[in-house]
Amino acid sequence: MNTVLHTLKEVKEYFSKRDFSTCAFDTETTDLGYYKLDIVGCSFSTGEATCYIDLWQNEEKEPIILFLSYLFSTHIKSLVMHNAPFDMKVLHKIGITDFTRNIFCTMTAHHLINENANHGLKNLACKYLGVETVDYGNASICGYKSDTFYEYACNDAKWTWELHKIFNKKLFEFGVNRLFFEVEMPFQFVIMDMEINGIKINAYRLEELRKAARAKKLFLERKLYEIAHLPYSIQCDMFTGEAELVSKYKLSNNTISDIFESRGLKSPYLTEGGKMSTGKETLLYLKGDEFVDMLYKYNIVNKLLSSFVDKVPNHLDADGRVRASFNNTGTTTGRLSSSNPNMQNNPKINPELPFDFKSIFEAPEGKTLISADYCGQELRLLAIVANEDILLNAFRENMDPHLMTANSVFGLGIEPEMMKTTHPQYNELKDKYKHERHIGKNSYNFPIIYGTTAYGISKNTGITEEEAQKGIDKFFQAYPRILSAMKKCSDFLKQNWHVKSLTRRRRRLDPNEKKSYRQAFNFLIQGLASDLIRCACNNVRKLFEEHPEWEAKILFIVHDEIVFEIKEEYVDIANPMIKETMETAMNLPLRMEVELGVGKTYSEAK
DNA sequence: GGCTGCGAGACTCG
DNA sequence: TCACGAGTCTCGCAGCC
Repeated sequence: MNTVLHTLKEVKEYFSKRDFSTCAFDTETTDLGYYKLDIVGCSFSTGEATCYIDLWQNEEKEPIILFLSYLFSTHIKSLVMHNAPFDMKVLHKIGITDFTRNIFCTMTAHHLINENANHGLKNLACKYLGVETVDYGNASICGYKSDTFYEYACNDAKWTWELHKIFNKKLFEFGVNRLFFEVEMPFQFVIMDMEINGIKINAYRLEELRKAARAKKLFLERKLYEIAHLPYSIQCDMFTGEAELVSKYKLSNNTISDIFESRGLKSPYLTEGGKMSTGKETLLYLKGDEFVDMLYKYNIVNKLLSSFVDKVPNHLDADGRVRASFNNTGTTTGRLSSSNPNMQNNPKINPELPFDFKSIFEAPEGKTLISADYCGQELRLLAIVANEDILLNAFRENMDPHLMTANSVFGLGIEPEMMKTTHPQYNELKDKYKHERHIGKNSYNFPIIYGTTAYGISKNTGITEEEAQKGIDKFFQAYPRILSAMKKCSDFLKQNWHVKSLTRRRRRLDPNEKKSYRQAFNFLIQGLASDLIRCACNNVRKLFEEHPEWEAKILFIVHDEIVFEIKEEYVDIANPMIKETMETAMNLPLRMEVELGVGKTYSEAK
């Protein structure tokens, strides 16, 4: 039964008569971002009883929240939520920070049950509960005090409750219960932290960078229009006074194709539509032409401005920090994704145009940033997944895996002992075979994790397909267990229509598609990597709780990297502890080495 | 003529 | 057919008022 509660008296009476020690919980808010959101109301459900507490423009909002705070810290022992980090973030925002760690996120549960499906609450209610398709439209349009809105809010909690009963059974059936309860649920708190924390922006440096990049863009733009004989004028913006190039011609792909043709330039690379490609591949192929070289640089600075520099203000909160969203269920492999803004694709310094975007992220006064990176993470996990002794031992003895691959593929005849990074002649050899090592790394070691073919290697390196195939054969001769692991993975996929990572995470794929076999093997590594970083974050979070004096915060994750902020004076004490915690986050046959960088800005810490 | 939604193509990252 | 996983921007086109 649905009950709507408006006053403190009603709330107190309602909860005194019922047992809500285990319940589903959902919040309604005015906004999604932590800094701007305000609570409108919240609903609780135990299946039998469901209520909505209306807090919108409620005179008793404060005392009701105080009562809820008491309820959360003393009575509620287990909480079920759909997209738990969001509701926990709302609790935090209204000052409720003491609540149970025993949580169940139905969204993440469903992602483990079927990573390919839609995880929206309404969609799941239709699919699993037989609820008829309901369309509340934008319920908030009806007003936060309408019956439609109350019903909508109650249903969210009720459906979440019913779904958790179904999903809980399935998690055990699929054997992912430990992954869910011991890794995924603690990790929800890490996501909550990251979305609350955000990262500080240095507004002055951002503005300097913007000015410099704009000036460079305008300079390159003028040159391009002049070379292509396109008419333009330079005008000043009415409000900012900044100079801009104005022309009825735009440097779109079509225009660029036409300019290429007029200059007699032809690219062998075509788009799917059969047109001449104007992408990086083409520009590198046509390198040497004045227009092409200028365009190459223009594209870099244009991308930097339009996708990054100019977008930062849109995401900047009043306290000078940027808070991104992190999606735990957005990828099929288990990786986390980030948006608004995406903190996982911030540009590195491009040697062609050295703008340092990462320098705009900084630590606040008295604090410093730490970037902790798993070095050679995927290759180490490949060795573990394939149980390839040669590669495992190589890592254990600090050998250079890229030089080893080069040695096998090109038959360099280097003694194993000399490929140890500690050997006195190692650096000399690394330098001597720089080119071969580069190919070993970028054409064999990494591409093989992606399931590349001779055709792929040939296309990327320029060698013939036959040569590439010989290289691949030699690679697999050197690491025979990798080949058998790939075969085992393919056989399993053929029989079961899914594969399982070491953490028992699943990926369902169609064995009738050729691509599936590459995706399956890559998943074993990428999926494991995603759970390793989860475990690392969970353990580091515990470490930070044990040391409140550090005032340490987890800011964001970039797949194999965690970025922290910490009080300056504790960096030396904390660093070895963070390193140890991350390297031993999972019980693996190989230590996952971590490299730490420290700096006032993200750029320095990298 | 102007607005909106969508897909293609391009770029960013691990 | 041919290298895994993401997010976001701009452009051009189709459809609508």
